[in-house]
Amino acid sequence: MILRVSTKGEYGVRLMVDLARHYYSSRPRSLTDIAQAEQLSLAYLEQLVKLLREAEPPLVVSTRGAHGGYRLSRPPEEITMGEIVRVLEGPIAPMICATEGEMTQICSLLDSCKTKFLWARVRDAVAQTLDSMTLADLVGASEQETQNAPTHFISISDIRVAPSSAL
Amino acid sequence: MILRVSTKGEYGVRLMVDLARHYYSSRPRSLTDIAQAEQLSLAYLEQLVKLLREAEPPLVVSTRGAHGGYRLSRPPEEITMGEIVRVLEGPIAPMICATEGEMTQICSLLDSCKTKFLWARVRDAVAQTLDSMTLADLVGASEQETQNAPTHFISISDIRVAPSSAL
DNA sequence: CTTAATCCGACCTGCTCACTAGGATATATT
DNA sequence: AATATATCCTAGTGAGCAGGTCGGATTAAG
Repeated sequence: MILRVSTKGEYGVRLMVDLARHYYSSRPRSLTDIAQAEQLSLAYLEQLVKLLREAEPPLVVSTRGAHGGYRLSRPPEEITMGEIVRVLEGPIAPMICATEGEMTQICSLLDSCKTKFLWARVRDAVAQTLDSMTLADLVGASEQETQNAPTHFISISDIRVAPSSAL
Repeated sequence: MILRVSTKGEYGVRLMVDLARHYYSSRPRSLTDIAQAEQLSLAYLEQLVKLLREAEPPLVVSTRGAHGGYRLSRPPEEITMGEIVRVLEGPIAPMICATEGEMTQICSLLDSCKTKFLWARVRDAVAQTLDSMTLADLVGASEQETQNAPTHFISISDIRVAPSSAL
C-alpha cells in the first residue's frame, strides 16, 4: 500500500466537499451538522478543521458563537485538491529524501542514487493529479444527486474485521 | 505525506536494482554482498527477498549453499517497477474502498460518494507511473557511473533526529 | 442567561513498522 | 568428512504514531 491516505486526509476532504456544497448558503455550516451528515466524530473534525483554518493561506474561515460555523475561504473552483491534501497530510513525499522541492539538500552525497528518480516521478504524478482538480470538480461531478443526503464512505477503520489478505 | 513508501519498498527496490546491475554476471549475487553494498541489515533483507521469491510469478530465483545467492527471474527490461512495488508494499490503494480493480464491491451503498473519484484518479496516476518503468530504465539511467560503489540513500529511518516540522 | 457553537490542549490505546535473534537446511570447497 | 558459506524459516519486540476521546474555555445569538 504505497498510497496511504490517513483518516485526516479522507475526512478532511469530505469536510471540504461538504462545505463546498453549502458554499452559497446564507449561513455558515456548523461542524455538528457536518459530523452528522458524514457520520464522523465532532471532536475529531474539530482537530481537522483547525488545520484548514490555520493553513497559510487559510482554506476555511470560522464564525464563533451560536449559529456559527465554517465557510470556504474562497470559491470551490479556486481551491485545488492538492492544497487541501497537503494541509491535511503534509507534503507529498514518498520518503524524506524525495520531498517536494529541494531534493538535493537532504540527499547530498547521493548522486549515484538511482532509485530517487523513481520516487520523484511517482511524487510528481500524484502532485499533478491533485493540483489539477478543484473542489468544484468534485462537487459538480454528481450535482443532480440528493442535496442533503449523507455522503457515505467506507474507510479503512470501518473494516477492521476483514481479512488483511483481501487487500 | 500521502505517499508512504515503507522501508520494505525502499530497500526492496534497491535490492532489485542491485540484482539488475549484476544480472549478466556468471554467479548469483549473495545477500551478504548486497547488504554490504547498500548498507542494509542482512536479516532484514532476507525477509524482503522472501516476498520477491514467493511472488507469483517470482521476481527472483535463488541458489542455496556456498556461492549461492539470487538472480532476477527475468531480464531487467521485463520487470516493471509496478510489479516490484506491489509485491513489497501491497496493492496501490489510498484507502480500502479504492483498491485497484473492483472498487464497487466494498463500497456498495456509495454511489453518492464524491471523493472516491479523487482517490481513484490518484491511484491510477501512481499505477501508470510505476507500470511504465522497468528495472532496465533505472539501471540504465546512470550506467556510466561507478560499477561497484555503494548506492547510498538516506531513508526516513536514518533521520529520526530531524524535527518533523522540516517535513 | 441559556444555548449553541468554535477553540484548545492533554491524554490514551492499540496497531504497525522495522527490525533482531536463533536456528535449520543446503551446497561448494578443502 | 568437515568446514564455511549461503539460503531459508519463525518468533519476538520496542518505539512511534494513527486515530481518536475528554474536559473545559471562549464567543455570540436569541
